[in-house]
Amino acid sequence: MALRSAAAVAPRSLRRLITGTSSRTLPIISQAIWDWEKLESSTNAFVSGRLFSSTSISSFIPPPLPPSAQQREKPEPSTNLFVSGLSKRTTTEKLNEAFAKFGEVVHARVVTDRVTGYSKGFGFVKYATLEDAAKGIEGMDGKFLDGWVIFAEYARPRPPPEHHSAPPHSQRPY
DNA sequence: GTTGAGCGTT
Repeated sequence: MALRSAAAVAPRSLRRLITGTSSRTLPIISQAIWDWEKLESSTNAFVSGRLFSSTSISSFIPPPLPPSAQQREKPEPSTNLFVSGLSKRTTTEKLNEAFAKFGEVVHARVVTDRVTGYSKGFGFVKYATLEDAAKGIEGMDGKFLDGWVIFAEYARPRPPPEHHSAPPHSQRPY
């Protein structure tokens, strides 16, 4: 569909918006984008043309992103990739196969619901080297897999395993 | 048995 083709070439910040947009809500999004472009052009006129305005443009400019949000946009490089936007029909094998074209995949997994066994629509791909991982992102991020635009980025480090052995302040009876 | 935000069953 045209919407998904647009997603493949859209700036990263817009991709999720586009792929998560049904045709019902598209007019609303289009209106919002049109409004934003209008605002941007008026901002440019204000700056370069030295025009005066009674409205405060600065109130419309988004504040700088907090550190937590920046973390989301620029994850730490890793050999492990988080892949989202997967078709629910995409299997671990297909995932492995697609990413293996760009480097040595040592592990790949589509995450499935434990009880139903169905895909949750995302997965992980682990490459042998950081270089391969970077090539994997370059080669697969924003590309189609089983008809869906997928997103490949560095996976966040997994939470450390819970050691259930010795409590820090364990009291033992004498 | 999906049009969907997300960071995982060893």
